[in-house]
Amino acid sequence: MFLSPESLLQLLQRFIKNSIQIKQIHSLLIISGNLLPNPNPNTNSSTFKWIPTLLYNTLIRAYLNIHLPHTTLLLFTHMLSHNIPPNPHTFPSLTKATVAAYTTPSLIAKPLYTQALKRGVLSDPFVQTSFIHLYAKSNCLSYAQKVFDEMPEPCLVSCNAMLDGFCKNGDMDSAVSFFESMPVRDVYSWTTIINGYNKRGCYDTAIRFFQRCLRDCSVKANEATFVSVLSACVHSVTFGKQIHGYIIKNEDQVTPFIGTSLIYLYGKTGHLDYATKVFESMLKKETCTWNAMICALSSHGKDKQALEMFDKMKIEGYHPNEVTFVGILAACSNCNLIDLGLELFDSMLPQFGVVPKMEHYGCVVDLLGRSGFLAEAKDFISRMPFEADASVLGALLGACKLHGDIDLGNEVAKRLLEVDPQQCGQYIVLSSIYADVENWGHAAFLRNVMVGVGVHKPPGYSVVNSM
DNA sequence: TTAGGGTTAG
Repeated sequence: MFLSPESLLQLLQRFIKNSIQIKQIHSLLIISGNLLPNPNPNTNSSTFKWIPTLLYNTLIRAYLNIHLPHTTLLLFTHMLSHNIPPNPHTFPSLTKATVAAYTTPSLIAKPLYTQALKRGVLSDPFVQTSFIHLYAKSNCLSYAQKVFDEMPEPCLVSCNAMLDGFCKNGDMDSAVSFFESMPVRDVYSWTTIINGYNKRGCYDTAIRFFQRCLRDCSVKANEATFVSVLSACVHSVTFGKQIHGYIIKNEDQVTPFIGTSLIYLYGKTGHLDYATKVFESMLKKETCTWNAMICALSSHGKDKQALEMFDKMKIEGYHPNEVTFVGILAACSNCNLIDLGLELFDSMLPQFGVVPKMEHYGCVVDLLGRSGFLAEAKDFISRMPFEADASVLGALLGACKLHGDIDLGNEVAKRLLEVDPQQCGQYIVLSSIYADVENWGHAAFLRNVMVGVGVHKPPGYSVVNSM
């Protein structure tokens, strides 16, 4: 069966979000030689000449859609090595893939920008906005600003990307003056500034911007706006309830994200009854909705119910993710369900495809340590596939304090000193271990070490309460 | 050429 490049392209566009089909079409494209430059330049019509670029761009976007950003970037290197010229449409997918694939995207951002410069596509507003976004995510705010300043007439989308850049880098002074100077604002602008203040912990300011947003008749708050403002309401649940009322009155339905935010809000503010009501009334749920409910139950001491919720979510066909496991491992820890906790931890990767991260290891150390299995916890840490950080060591140190194991506590403390000398709280826990057994000399010594490395006990911090 | 840019859950 012969499939023309045009028909393969159509197939790809049709199945651009379907993992299996994308890989099958990719194979067909490789076998048919369509990802290579046209061997006969005489047949190059203007349309045909662009087909390999179009195919690569579509394939690059397809792999991004199915959450394989490394493959997207790899395809770009194939594209270059086969001398298929990228065009302005190529780069936005690449910048997105870079953000998705790397925790420090700056390593890729600069060479990618050089490629865009070399290909002469940097005057395209889509490409410019993409790089503003990428540089902002790479902690290269000055580069983002430079790209923005080079735009002769920045559009609203570019302004929003720049605004988000200021917010993401914590520069709220620049963000707010930029926001106030914008000639036009849309729901993205408002949500971005609200979220920016939120992330800095300036919840009251975030709420004030939301109120201003509601007064702006040209803008209608959307799901993202509500999600942002609801997380600002942890200190003013009354306002959160008002927003909840506003949502019920003005929105067609409580979406999975809005519902999740409401459950977290009510869970964090001690309104488990409201959280449950929201959860039960939601027509459409997501994994995150179940996570929120599991956390809400667990934080109210209803760990057994949280674990039942985990079973229920599986029965209803939801796929647990890494957040789910943090919640249920913590619930096991609270109930001293060691066997179940270890069994769940062991099932993460083989059964659910969730790779255990630092926080999951921390949960297991807490689980073992709290019940007095200190040697097992220590052994568990030694078998970790990466170096334990201060949170994991801190969990073990807390357990040493709980069970009065000074020798192990001392050993862990030494490692903590190496890993994170600025972790003030951990030193305080440590010094309280010695204080508990009236080993005041050691306690005094450690306090001196803290002062030596510039760590100060925060005023009003109580060792007893911290435990 | 018609594939591409900005906001949201722990």
